[in-house]
Amino acid sequence: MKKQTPTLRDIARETGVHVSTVSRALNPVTGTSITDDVVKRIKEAADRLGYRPNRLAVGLRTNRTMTVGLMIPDITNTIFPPILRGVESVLEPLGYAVIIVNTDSMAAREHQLVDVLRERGVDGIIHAAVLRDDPKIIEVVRGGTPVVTVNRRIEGEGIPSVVNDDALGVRLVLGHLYDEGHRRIAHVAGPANLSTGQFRRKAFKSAATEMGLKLPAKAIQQAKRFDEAEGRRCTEALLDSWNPTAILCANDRLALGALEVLEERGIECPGEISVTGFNDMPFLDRIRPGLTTVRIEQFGVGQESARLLVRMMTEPETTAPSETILPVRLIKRGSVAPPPAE
Amino acid sequence: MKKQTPTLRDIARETGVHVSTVSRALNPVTGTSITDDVVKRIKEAADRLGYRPNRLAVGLRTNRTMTVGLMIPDITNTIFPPILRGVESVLEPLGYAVIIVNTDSMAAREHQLVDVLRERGVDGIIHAAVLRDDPKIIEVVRGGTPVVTVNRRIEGEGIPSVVNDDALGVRLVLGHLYDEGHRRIAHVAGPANLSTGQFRRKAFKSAATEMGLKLPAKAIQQAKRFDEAEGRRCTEALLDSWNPTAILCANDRLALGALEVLEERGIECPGEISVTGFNDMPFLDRIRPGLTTVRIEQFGVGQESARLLVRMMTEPETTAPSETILPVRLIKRGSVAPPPAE
DNA sequence: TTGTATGCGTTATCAT
DNA sequence: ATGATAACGCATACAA
Repeated sequence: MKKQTPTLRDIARETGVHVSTVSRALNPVTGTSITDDVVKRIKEAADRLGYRPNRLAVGLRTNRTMTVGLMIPDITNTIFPPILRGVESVLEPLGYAVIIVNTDSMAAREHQLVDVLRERGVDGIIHAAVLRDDPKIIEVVRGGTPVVTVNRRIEGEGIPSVVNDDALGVRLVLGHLYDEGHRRIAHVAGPANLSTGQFRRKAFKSAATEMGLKLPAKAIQQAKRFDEAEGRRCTEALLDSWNPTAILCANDRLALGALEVLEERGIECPGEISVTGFNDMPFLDRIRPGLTTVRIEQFGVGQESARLLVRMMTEPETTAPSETILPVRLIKRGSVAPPPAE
Repeated sequence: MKKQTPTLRDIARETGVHVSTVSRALNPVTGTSITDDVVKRIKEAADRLGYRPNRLAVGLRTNRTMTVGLMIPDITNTIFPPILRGVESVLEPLGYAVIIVNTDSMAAREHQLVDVLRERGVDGIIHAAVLRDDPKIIEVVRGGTPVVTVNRRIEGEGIPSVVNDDALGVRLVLGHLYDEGHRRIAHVAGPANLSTGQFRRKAFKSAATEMGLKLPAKAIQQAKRFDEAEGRRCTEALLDSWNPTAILCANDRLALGALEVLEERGIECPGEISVTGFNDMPFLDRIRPGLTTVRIEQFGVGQESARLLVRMMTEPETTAPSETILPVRLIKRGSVAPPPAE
């Protein structure tokens, strides 16, 4: 009942040649040195039997598994599925399979999952959940495994990264708010242990300073996580200690939390306070008010990181670009309007 | 620079015993027949060297890869990420890795991806993208690979499935609409080639008939895909040929398409026409009007299917329940109200 | 309790 | 151009 999957041996028996001949015939590179007729017979037998190479055996022998690991914080966060599709779109046609792991942004889990990937001999890792201080992944890199970080980066280790143009994005929203007349602009910053959080905060400070905005310490509230609850907490702290006319949030989820607080307190958005996000998650156009935000190329980021990794895996001698920056766009929706007259 | 990952041989050399002894010592089952002291020395050496078993080698030898395939239509569809997390939550602690593939609901792609999974020797497959007629997967099952289908099912093949209580869900919304006073209730049905589409349509018809509702042929419009565009198309067809006071959609995305059409045509929802969905995707509570829908246990479905698959993989002799039905709940939001007085 | 030998399916190195 | 053989890392039947 349970039919065994055919192996090279089965084809060899069928065609009356040796296993190694079959192996060569089926490999496009070595197949050239085999008589055309024999190759034809072998290939014919191969698909008659429905032969599929056993990747485990290949991997064990060649030390290449054609598998890559994708580490993300949490696939239920809507910005990651498109990244995965982008990654797959380049990897799958090349014959790579992807093993996905969710770290939940916890260092301990991440370390454990790195080992899971290593046990499986992944040829490379796309890391979209890297922490700013991440000794484990540095160890992996030093061990010779190609790694590229996505969205975030580790400084000073020369690990290639594919990121969005955070600085530009912050400037775009900030400029937009300024143009609308805002002068007291607050920032709900992302977590300090993530490079995106830190980068956007820095970009905010320098751009705001350039524009000549006043920036009291209270103008920047630091979230501990990129989620709605922290967005709420920071917004409440903000409203209780300052009187901004606009809140620039480090990502959309923080902004959603901000909107909730404003609504609860009966503060009109955008009438009294404008709010902006970052990432352009799905559905932001359907909520009310639509959230003005920065669109990042999620699918593109996935593609780029995969292309980069493939290059690192297949041409280890060439040096990969240490930083690939993808463009971003400002998406204007309903959550920004001129500040109320004072 | 590139340090080799340690193998059993390295540990054997370190401890002065034979490889097979190391193998046994590290295996909890066979480890009992090894002197405690030796076991201790071996384990100590193992983690001093940072030993991790090579899963490829293990898999090749034991014919168990501790890998399962998860086939879904598209991870960017928001109902699937929670399912994945549910699956992982049971599989990962047991040492399984998950390979995810997106079929985009295309038969050709699905067939190809099934082969990808087979090449990798997955121990089982969780199939959330199965088509009603799916010879390829039936072949896999006959070949002896454990498969469970999720959300959908194949009839008559005895492939265990984990599904939501579609019939109950339809009854709940339909009953709710009825109670609110609706009598001309239309249905935007899902694709005929998916079991969920067919099931919900059947449930709609029988429940509507029981309630004594009139059901002209035009009351049911059949979508070709579960997406917003098809929701729009069907809703337009509906409005052009009938005058329903409520539209019960086979899933949320169809309902979102319906809402768009109503808004474009200046028809009030829920004032003039009520709309309902199915699945309870994220964000439905933030749009306007909030969509009344049926909540399915996405995470739970993932968990159950994984548990079921584990059982099939590890206890092939026991017969698995052919159908596991998970409960659903009606979620009332703003998109349903009594019909306008006539 | 431990060592020896073999094989999982494949590729690569030697022969022929 | 093809065959024979070893080896990848591990588990296991068999010996001792």
